[in-house]
Amino acid sequence: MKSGKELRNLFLDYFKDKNHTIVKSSPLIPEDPTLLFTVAGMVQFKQYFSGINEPPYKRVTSCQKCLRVGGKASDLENVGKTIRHHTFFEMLGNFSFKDYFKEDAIKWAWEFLTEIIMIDRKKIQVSVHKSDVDAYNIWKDQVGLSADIIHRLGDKDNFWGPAGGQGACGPSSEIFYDLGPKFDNMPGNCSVLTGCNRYVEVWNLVFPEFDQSINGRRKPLKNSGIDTGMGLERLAMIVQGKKSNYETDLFYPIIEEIQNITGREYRENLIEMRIITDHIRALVSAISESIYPSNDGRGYVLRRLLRRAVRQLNKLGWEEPILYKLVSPVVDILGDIYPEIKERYNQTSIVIKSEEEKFFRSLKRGLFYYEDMKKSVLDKKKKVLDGKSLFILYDTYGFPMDLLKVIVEDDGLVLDEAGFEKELIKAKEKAKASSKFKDEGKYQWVYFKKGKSKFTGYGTLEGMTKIYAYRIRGKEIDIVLAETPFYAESGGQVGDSGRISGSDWYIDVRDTQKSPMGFVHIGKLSGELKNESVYSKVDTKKRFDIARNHTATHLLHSTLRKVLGDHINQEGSFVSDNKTRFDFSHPLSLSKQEIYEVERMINKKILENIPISIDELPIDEAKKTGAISLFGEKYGETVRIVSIGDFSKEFCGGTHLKNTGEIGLFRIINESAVASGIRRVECITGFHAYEKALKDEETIESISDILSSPKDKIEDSIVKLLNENINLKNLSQQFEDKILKFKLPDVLNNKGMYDKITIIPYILDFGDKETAKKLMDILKEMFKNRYIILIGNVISGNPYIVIRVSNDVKNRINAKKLAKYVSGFIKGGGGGSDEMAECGGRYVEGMKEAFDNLFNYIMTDIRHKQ
RNA sequence: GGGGAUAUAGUUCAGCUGGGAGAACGCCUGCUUUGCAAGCAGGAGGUCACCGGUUCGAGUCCGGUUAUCUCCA
Repeated sequence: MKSGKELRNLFLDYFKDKNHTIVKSSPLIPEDPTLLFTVAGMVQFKQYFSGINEPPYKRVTSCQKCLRVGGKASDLENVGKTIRHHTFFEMLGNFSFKDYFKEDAIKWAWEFLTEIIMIDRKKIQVSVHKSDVDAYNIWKDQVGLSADIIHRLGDKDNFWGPAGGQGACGPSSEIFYDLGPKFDNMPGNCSVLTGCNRYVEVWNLVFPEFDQSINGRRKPLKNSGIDTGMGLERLAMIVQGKKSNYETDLFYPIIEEIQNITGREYRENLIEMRIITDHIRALVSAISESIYPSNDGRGYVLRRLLRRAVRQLNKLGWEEPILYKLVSPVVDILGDIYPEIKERYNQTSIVIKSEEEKFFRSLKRGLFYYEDMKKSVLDKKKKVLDGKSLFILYDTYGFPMDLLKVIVEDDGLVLDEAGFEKELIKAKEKAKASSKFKDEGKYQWVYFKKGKSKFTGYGTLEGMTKIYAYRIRGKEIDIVLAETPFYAESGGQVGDSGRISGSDWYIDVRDTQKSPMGFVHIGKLSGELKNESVYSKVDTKKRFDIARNHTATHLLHSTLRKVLGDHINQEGSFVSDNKTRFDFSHPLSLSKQEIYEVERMINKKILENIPISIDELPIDEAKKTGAISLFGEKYGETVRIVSIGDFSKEFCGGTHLKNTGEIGLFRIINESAVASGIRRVECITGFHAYEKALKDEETIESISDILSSPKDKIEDSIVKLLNENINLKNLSQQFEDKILKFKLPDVLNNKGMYDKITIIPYILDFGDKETAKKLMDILKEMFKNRYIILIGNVISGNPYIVIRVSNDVKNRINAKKLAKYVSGFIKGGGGGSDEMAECGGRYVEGMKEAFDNLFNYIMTDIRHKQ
């Protein structure tokens, strides 16, 4: 029986024999901005079909990692329910650019299936597009299939693409395999035409002929050719004679591990285990490419996958992180062909485990809020948890509805599911209404000449050239030149700025980005653009600041490896003119000592003024030098190796200095965590580092001035000052207490009585609000009940009065009411509770006036006992 | 890209319609007991994320910024 691994190799070798070049799988994140993930083998070749770039080969074959989740091409909802849908799968394909066409594609597909892997030809049926006479005839006349198994279908079934809504598309021909009657899930109506389970679509041969623009219009494709895709998992199911993809050797080891860990049986928990198995493959593949779970974009898709998987484990009785234990079998299955999966094994496990922990935390929090809701429902003697509350739990706290349902029903309550749905739909519509996905494609390019621009900026920073194309995008302009010294953002290095000038117009370029057409300069146009020779010049100060940071980043990478160990892997970097950010895998935060050590070593290398050499080598040779390369970066046939003496050697397309001495000074300004197991350091160099040192110096200078203490003594001075401050505070408290005690007779002298209620108005002449409150507390303790106390004070020039009425008086006249009354005199406002109130205003003299009138007011306004 | 939520002591969180910044755990000191997550007493610890506004007065209300959580594209 052929293993998945063997099938991959047989396929690639077969097409290699047919003069195809084997191309490595491209990363799951495509260069194409219209796609969330790589969803098919042809994604990395799209540019060759549309003719934006010349294909380096006429025919290629690949085994491509694909992820179909989130976005338009999502199979997520089907996973687990069917025997053959996955979020992550591998697609085998052969491709032709302006080379062979339908005839060879069909004949080879047939030959591969029936003669190489020996599938029973009687079980094969095919479909073609109803307009595609050529394909029909090839199947019928050249392959020799009988007409009743060549189905002619419409656009829905046999027209493919374009991936991402624009680009190459065309009619297709699909090859189906008959699994036999026991897979029949549509008795009496089972055929290829009805989409019956029994006939599994194995291989789709696409004949790209059209180029579709974003508005749906189709032009003939510049480079028509062949684009085929066959799911490796489905092929394995057929060849290995299994009942589902999940029972092939591409999945089953994972299921076995789930059985081991959970002690549950696969056959009793089919759906749950299938979902877990599918999702863990997707998670491991994506995380190995440094796509981490997060709360938006691609990361969010991963988070959702992980949570779904954990939910299934939950159903199997697990309430602690165990998903990460399934990384190991995935590595066994996929690690050989995708080496990054093997290399990142540990890191992937750490990421999954910590993400699982996060989810459990989130669940706990959700439960906490649910308990509140439950209580309020029960308090009202009701049984229904309303839709709005449910939606809050789901939308705001991320609590999974299916789980909530179980819990709620256990508590004997009922869920208002219809209400929940209503809220959900409302929210979706709201999101859709304000989504602005339509902008792309709105602005049309104007072409002067077609072609891909050439980068000249390693050696030169200015030059004369021609314009290829431009487009006006609102207030900004995008422009592509024949040659450009501007570096476009890539490898973490930001794009160059500068100016492109014509005879009587110019563009201030603020950024440069890569695109399939070449480097796009983004900026503001002054004057009117003409089709003429232009002079382009890079902002050299910015360029050199960037180079300082980029070269420093390479020093940093090597130094981290030397100081912390070889496990350091670059997880991402950002190099701009004013700082550089470097993310790397490391389990712990860096200690102060480690940071100093790194900083010192780098500055030492700067002072050694090491020359930087750059070599261009063919990729195979470059690999032998042992230089560090990054996964996910696409390296061409030749690569640049940037070496700093023998201290650092990296694949890098960025711009660098000539000698390390030009960095000047290197400082680490921040160290933090990005995700668990991943640290980030931020650094500055050159003048930025100098200016920071200067600023720090000025701060210290100024502190030293303020303290009138020499710089080397300021710590002592501050500690002394703080201690003194504490002592003074205590002392002042003591004095306050003493003075208040001393004043007490005077205060009591002011008191009056009405209906056996002691009324004490008093205006303090020192202290603050707290002092007034303190005096009030003393009096309160003294009288216990039957009192009305008003203490006034002047707080930074404004009157303030605190009022307290004893519990047994507050029903007759309350503090709030008194506050309202006195605040009228002081031109302010006031309020509080019945027992205690405060007020403030702007007219200090008003306090005395208020207190003078107080007795009369109380006598008339107090409610008398009946 | 849009919606919702959160930000208060070392940690987890209270703080109602604006009016004295709190609890639990942890930490420190002392005592008691030497019994496994011990008891008692006392204490330290806060720029209530940041900026602005309303107000006599803002942790609380309004606007903005940042960070985190979450749902949807």
